[in-house]
Amino acid sequence: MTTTSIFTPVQIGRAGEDIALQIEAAILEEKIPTGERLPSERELQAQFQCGRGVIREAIRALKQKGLVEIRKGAKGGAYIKHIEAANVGESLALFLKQKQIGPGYIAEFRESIDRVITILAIARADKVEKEALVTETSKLLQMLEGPEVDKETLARHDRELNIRLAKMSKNPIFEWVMEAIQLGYSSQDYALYDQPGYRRKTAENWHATACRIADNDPMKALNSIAAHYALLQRCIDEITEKPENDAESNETYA
Amino acid sequence: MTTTSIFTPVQIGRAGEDIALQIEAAILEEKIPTGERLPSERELQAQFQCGRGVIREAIRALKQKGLVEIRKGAKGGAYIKHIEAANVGESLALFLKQKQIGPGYIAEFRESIDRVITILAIARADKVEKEALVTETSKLLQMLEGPEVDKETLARHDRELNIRLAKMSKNPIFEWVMEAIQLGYSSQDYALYDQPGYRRKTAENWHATACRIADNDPMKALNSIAAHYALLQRCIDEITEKPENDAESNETYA
DNA sequence: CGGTTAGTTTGGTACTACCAATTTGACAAA
DNA sequence: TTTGTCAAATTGGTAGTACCAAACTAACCG
Repeated sequence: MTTTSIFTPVQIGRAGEDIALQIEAAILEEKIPTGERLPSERELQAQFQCGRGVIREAIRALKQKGLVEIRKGAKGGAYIKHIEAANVGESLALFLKQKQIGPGYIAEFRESIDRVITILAIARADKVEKEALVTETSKLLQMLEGPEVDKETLARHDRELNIRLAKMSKNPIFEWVMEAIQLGYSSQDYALYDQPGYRRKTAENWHATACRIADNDPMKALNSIAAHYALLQRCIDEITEKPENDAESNETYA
Repeated sequence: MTTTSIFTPVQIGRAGEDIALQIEAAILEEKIPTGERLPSERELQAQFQCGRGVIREAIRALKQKGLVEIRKGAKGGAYIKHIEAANVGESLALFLKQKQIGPGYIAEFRESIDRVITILAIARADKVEKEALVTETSKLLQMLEGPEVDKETLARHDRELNIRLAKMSKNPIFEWVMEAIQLGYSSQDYALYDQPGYRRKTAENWHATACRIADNDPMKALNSIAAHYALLQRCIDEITEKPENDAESNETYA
């Protein structure tokens, strides 16, 4: 009778969960197209026959999952949006942080991913992309020539190189994994750019890898990658041998 | 003893976000140890000087992130818990689902992960673990002998084998990635168990892989893995009989 | 001693009221 | 007509109250 009744009222416990699941399902089944918005909280409250707080909590859950973006004011509401890698990356970051996963494990994982990505990139990326990668690595080298070398800039450039390479694999999952790792736990990577000796070696290694990718030489490219992570591992070992930091301290909770 | 709270009241907009971040930070810095619980909603309401709804939404966000587990009743509340792979896996599943990632990409990613895991497992797992893996794959074969072959049971067993193998890599990240993939998008794997012809081949392949891992023969183990995914790819191709599977994905993720 | 029951704690829900941000549109001024 | 301004409507954000439901506690009764 009404076109607005794709949702059904709830009567049992955990209404909030149920509502969130219903809306989520509606979004994933594309009953509400991306870019459109959900009914307002007060409308949903009427449709679900529940309090507004429940609706708010449900929408909040969707927001946290990255399914919707919430805007205020007239014409505001919960707009369905594309999920970004950042959302999953954040979850991954939390996971790694709470599990106290050491940098060695991260490096090992990253190396394995990098190796596969490199092989795929050589096989699938076109000449333009490969040459662009070489150009970008050259820029990284040139940055080191300049007098003032900003560590943040170097790290950002390094991240962008990783993402660019991942895109060249033509498999979106690798691209996502790379973005998630970058977002989640790339801090130990910056360590490579802390010490001037490693800094240059790392940049040169990036350039060498890019050139070997452009030359369609997978074996040598893998050698470069291995060298990169050997460098990183050495760096990690040196850092973790340093004295204890102040990580554990005041536990003043009642 | 309401003297020194580790939380500070907020006055600007987005109080809910702010509170959630404060509590999350407190949890991650282990100011509240795992297993303990946050103050009750009403206490937090007093500490933060805000409405209870705000507190509820903040705690709800933490629950969605998997940081806390909420229990009702006296002695209830938000208990800090360990993040499980399921939380991240759910995010990944949403991501894959909304991005419409095809099974071919998933299979490719899984194969690359499987290869690395296998190498690591051969190098790091002890003899007991390897033999247990062989035993489990034998069970899978025996299942096929029986008359009633429940597809769900086979699939579950297959999942457990994957997780077991991932654990043997001794790198928790691979273990997590495997769990996430299993949770997120393992449905096309079941396709292998749909058709009787593939069913037996897959089980035999699992057994062969396990034996070669137990024999510490990485090259042959990798061959088995490759065979497994060749089988899977063939199955996928048969199912999606109209594949114009070239990269139409150039505009889906930007 | 053991089972039952009442009370307390705490999350779950409903409802109301008001604030803040944003869009829309009416209306006045140039 | 065009443009600037302001009021109204829409909608999320917050505060507060009240009550229900679940779960633990402890007193009470057999």
